[in-house]
Amino acid sequence: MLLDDVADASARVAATRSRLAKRAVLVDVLRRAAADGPDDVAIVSRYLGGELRQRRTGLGWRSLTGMPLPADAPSLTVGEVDAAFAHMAGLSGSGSSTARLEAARALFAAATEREQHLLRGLVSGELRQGALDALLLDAVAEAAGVPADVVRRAAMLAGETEAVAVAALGASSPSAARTALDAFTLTVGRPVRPMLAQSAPDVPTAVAQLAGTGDAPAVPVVVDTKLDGIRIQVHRDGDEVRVYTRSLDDVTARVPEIVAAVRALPAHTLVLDGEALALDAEGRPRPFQETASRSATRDADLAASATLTPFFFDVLHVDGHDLLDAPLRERLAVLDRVAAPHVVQRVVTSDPAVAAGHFRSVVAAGQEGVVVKAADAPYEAGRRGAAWVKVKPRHTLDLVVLAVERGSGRRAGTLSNIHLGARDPAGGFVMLGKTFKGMTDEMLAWQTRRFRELEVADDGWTVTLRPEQVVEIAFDGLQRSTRYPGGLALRFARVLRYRDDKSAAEADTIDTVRALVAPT
DNA sequence: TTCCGACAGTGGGGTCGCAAT
DNA sequence: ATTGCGACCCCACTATCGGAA
Repeated sequence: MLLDDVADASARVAATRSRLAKRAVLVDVLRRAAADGPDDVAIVSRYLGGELRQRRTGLGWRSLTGMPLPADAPSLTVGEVDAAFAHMAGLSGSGSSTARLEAARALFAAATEREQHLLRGLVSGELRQGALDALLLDAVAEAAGVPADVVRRAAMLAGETEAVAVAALGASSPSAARTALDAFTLTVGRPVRPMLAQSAPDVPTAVAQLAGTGDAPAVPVVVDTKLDGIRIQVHRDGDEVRVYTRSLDDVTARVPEIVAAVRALPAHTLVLDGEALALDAEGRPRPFQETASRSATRDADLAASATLTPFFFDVLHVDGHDLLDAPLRERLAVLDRVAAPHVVQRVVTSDPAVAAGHFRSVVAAGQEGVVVKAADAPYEAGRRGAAWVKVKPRHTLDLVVLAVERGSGRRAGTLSNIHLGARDPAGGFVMLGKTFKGMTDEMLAWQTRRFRELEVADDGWTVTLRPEQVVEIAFDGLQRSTRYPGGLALRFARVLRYRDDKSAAEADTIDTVRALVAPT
């Protein structure tokens, strides 16, 4: 199949907002790829889902500036394109950047304008066609003539879409496709997509939001402690242990202490879901930045400077028994039996006051919050279902908008991303970060007008403002920063509302912000 | 007919490793 | 030694479509 066929399909997908129409386009091109064989299905399904097959190519958005002019006529096959990226991904060592850029230039020179557009989207990870993995799975289902939930479940258990698309579209009939898809089962050593949580502002709301608890009053819910670390999925088969991140990256080699901890558990085969984080001598959590540093490094000396401790909150398999479809309360009974020293603290209660009390006590202990879970829910791999709802404390500040950046994509033409400053009692403002979150379209339109009134300079990307507009900001906490002059940055800042009832002179001060930093 | 679940998009700060400067 | 880039940890929130109710 030609890359041009994929580029054409992507453009047509982007051109409509109807998901059904997008799906129809995807179905058509998937069927044509299937006629060209499984290799083309593998590549085309990846590209339609917005990804390259190579996880890391060494190319990014920046590298793609200054590519050659497009070719007049299409000639590239998807197989040639995949081979070109595989070559680039394999380059390493001195001179590799130059060689990689050369290879990219050769590829782009052979690509037409719409093919170049597709390639840029794939390399940058921003295809912006309004369809990614989920819609692609629907299209695979329709193209293969099987129910969408069968394809979805296969993809969740496979931890990826490509192999599922190849299996479904390589089958000679819908019933053969179904058989091929049913062969994707939980396999020890192959990661599944992790179950995700919705969020709620407080514990009572979270309980009310919970699905699967029925409408009877006083149904017990599970209230798990939410730890501020990195998500881990650990597979054990005898002495063989593998550790995967939330995006299913294999990080086994970086976390020997987790491997050792799981090897010591009383089970032969295991699949566990949990969180790993750095603790201090008293067992209190260290700041997330330390956990991130420890888990990202491959340097042995750096790794020795801190230890990650695993805590598990779910078990998907133990000694030949799959537990995905078992209710949470049964999975937890098994978890407590096989992972006792490394289980997340929880309470199970039907009393909202007890649930709220647990939230307060874990936050006081320095933890991130809680996850409220329906006790009868299965493990829904890959879903952000209403069976798990997280609750974290929220802080707010009244800050001043110092500048604003132009938006892109659907925010093109608006002033979007605002720079946030706290008042300095000595004069001026101290920038603490930026945010684009929490804005409605109406707010975007309003602020685009408002900030033009306050404009003092415009470099074509960032508009500098007179510091007059006050905005109420919610955030999760403060972190150390080398980027900002106050040495502090807001974590997960989002706009709650603009405050026209306050002047900049009444905004919160940097001293107030510093007082929020927990003593270490 | 209205409601709501799921999805895609729009970016945020920080960390590391690596190659180029 | 420093800098810039790419990759990947953590992530909140809104708009939209289309099936469910």
